Amino acid sequence: MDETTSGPAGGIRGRFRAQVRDEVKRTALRQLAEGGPQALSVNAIAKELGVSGPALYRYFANRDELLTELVRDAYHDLAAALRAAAGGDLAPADRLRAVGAAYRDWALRQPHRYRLLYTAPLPGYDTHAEQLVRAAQESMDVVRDVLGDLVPGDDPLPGVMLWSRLHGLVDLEIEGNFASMRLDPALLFRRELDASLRELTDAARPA
Amino acid sequence: MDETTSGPAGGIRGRFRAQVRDEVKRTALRQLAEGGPQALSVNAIAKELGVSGPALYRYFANRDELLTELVRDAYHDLAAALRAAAGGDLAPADRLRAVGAAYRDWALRQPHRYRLLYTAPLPGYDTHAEQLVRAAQESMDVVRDVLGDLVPGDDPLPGVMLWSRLHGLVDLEIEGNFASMRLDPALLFRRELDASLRELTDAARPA
DNA sequence: TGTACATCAGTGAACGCGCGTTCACTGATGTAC
DNA sequence: TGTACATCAGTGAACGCGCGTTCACTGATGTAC
Repeated sequence: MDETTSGPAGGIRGRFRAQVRDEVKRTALRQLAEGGPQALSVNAIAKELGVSGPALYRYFANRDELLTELVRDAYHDLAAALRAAAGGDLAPADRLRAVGAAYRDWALRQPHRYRLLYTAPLPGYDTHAEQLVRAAQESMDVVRDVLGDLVPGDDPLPGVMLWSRLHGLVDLEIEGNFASMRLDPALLFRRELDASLRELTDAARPA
Repeated sequence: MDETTSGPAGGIRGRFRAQVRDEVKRTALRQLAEGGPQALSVNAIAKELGVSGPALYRYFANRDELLTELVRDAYHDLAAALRAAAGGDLAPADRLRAVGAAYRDWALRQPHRYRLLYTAPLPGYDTHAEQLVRAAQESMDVVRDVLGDLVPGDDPLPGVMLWSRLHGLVDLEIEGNFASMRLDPALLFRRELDASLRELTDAARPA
């Protein structure tokens, strides 16, 4: 059907295709990391790969398809990081702390990817296509699961509110707002996690 | 000294200059509102004003200066909105609620300006120049003052954490993340304000 | 094992567009005598 | 009140750049007989 995206899946050529696609994505990410949010340029990527611009159209239908893949990959990667952090043999509260820390670490290590998830990268690009919303849900599910051990019932709101708090802190930290105010982001993050945990456990057993 | 920015302050020509500068800024904001974050284009603004591109260089030294003015204006405008909300004759808790609501309202009414404040608008543009940090502090001061009536001491952290929580919610709402998850942003915001208030007053008088 | 063929990666030229910014210049307009 | 002059708004051409994308084409490479 779609010759640019599928092509021969197996075989020598198929493996080659997959390899090049990967290389393109890695280069794109590096350029995003260095050049800011709107540094995603087909031609610039091709240049760095030592190849003419149009060559990349063998591997991606257009720029938006490449961007969508980057976003989807980032969502999956974040979810995997959170799952890994939640996987240890920990008490529920500590597990939540671990997930929170993993969330922040992931974002700090690659702010350009975090921005890819939560900030509209290009004019006219739809960050909320179904497949992306589904990918985003993955991370929320991890948070929901961990919270399930702390709070009875299945109210989705505590999970969303915790997520929103983490996002607020991480976003402000990434954009340098705490630095310009001479505040310690790590301290803020720790305090916020403590406060949220206290709030959740207090609500769980109303004295 | 700087001919493009100052020029004759008073007199007929001075007034004319100020008027045009204002018109340019209004047009820039409208285009930002319609065209997304990176729709700030000197040429596009000139076109809409029925004037050639270079004409605008009589009024702004370059694009970055225009952008800086927009950011500074936005900071001041937000701070004014918060001050207005805090000005009424209210109990401290209600005053904080009013300020929180004003913060959200301001952002929802003009998301493009909110993004101007908290999201790097252009590659290479420094959002944390001294004058902008100072302008940003204005809003923080309002929050700090209102919190001063609720919490004893002058720990800056409660203010920052509250701000971060509001920002998290507002940012996610603006970018459409709650909509795509079918969540009610207003409800989330109310709950978060309530939770924060409870936390603050509990900390104030430790049982 | 060798040959013919279909497939596919990559090229270079081109299109049309928009960008920020400079420059030399024209014409109007406020101002000083 | 009238005239000369300095000031300044705005123009159009130009520079150099980068962008996404198309198109016709070349050459290599895997594959089928």
